[in-house]
Amino acid sequence: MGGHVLTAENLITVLRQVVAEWDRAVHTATVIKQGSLRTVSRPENTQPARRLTPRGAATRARIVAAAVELTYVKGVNATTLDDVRAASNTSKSQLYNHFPDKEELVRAVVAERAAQVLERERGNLQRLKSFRGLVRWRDALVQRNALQNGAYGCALGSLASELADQDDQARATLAESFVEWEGLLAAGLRRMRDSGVLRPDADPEKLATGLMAALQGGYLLAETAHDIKPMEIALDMALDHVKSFLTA
Amino acid sequence: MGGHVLTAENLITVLRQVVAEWDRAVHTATVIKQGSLRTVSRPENTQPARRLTPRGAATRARIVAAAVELTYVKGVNATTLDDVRAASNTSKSQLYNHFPDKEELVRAVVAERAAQVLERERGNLQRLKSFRGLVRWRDALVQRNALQNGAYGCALGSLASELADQDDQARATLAESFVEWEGLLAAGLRRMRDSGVLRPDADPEKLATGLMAALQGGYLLAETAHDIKPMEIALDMALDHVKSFLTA
DNA sequence: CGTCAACTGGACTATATTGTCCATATATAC
DNA sequence: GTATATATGGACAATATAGTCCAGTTGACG
Repeated sequence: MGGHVLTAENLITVLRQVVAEWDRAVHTATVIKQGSLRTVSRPENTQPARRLTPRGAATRARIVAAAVELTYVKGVNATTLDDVRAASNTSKSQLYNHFPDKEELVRAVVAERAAQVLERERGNLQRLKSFRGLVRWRDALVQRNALQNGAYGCALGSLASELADQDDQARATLAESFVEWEGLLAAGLRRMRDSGVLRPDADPEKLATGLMAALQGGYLLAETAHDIKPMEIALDMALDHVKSFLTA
Repeated sequence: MGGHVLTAENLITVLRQVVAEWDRAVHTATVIKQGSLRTVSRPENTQPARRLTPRGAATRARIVAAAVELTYVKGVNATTLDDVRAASNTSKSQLYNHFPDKEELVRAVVAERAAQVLERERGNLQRLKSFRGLVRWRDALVQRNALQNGAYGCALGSLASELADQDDQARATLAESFVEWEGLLAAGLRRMRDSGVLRPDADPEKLATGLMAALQGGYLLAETAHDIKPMEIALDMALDHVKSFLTA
């Protein structure tokens, strides 16, 4: 204070001040420029009015597809927007054009994955009406997971585990998806009960929940062990449980 | 190049160069200073030789305990080192004194959580010898999880899901822990089989894996639905499966 | 075919988080 | 009790990542 000796500290401080002042000046200029460019005729409160052209829709789909892929392999938190940008061959501004922030992109990923899984499972389960059919369902899941030796786990379960305590909206969507998935199983089991394959005291909803839990637990153990055997054992347990309700 | 007009860009460039040069100079000075402070008598290749005094051990334990807590509630990726520092009432340098990086801290968390769960389960399972005992085990887990309405999931399962595809060493530790946990169940089931409670054709290992999968799947569904019912249903299915191997 | 809204690219800023450094304090061993 | 290794605190640097901005391009539609 009051010293006139130029020390390194002094100089650095001075330079910082200069730079900061510059910064402020430049910012002010930019702000003014922006303001002057804004057309006055456009009302400020109008919402963006997103009406996608085919090109925009394609870009959006490409972004979501890349994000679905990356988050499945790396996990949601380990996937950066830059990863997504690169993989989808787009740019930062496109991401923010289609999604207000990362959270919304993640929600789109959740919705897309849920749609994919449910469509697949609808195909596998809508004609389920025999125990043999349930075994085929089990085999298809095991085979699919064996391809990657159990890595990455369930497309929905891994999201659920990562997001459940972090984004309540995503959690709710996932919860609904599980309900719907179990519903597909339950419908098949109900058909089996109504046709006399299962005893009348079989509870389709509870059996479906049991199957889903075995599936999810199996996924997790397989992913951790890098071995699908626990998944097979878990599903076989659940199938045995269903079998115990077979007539005759 | 060759121009003598001082523009803002020029000035900024020059300043950046000056600052960079300074930086380099300061760094060199620091390095030299460090070098001169080093006692020559100490061999360079000696490893840090971490031999904790009681005080250090207490601090380390405090750090791990805080990290265990925070990662359980917020997830591993959402827990910052600054969170851990604040919660453990320590400082950055302490963290890095005890752990080379975040990854190692996470591994310590994994080890600690595994130790905690296994100790608890050892207490719950080491005297397991009847179906009643298995029901008590189930009830204890459900009650414990009901306290938080299913939130956060299993202390090990949630870690497994988050780390399995991200840190192979952590994954391996978790896999071993699951094996040990299942081993506790299997040992109890084997006692039941040997004492004639279970039929000779009961496979303790498979039954244990089934129980564990139902437990983990139940945790996940309960966490997602914010409702422990699916966990109860899943465990009851697994218990029914064990029951189907009871004699008489 | 011209106009304009919508889309695109990428440089840039802001911020959060990890990781480094060193002067000081403390405890353990001699 | 002194010496020395170890632990501590907090300021600091480096980096990674989210998010902003705008000039320029494209394509739909009159």
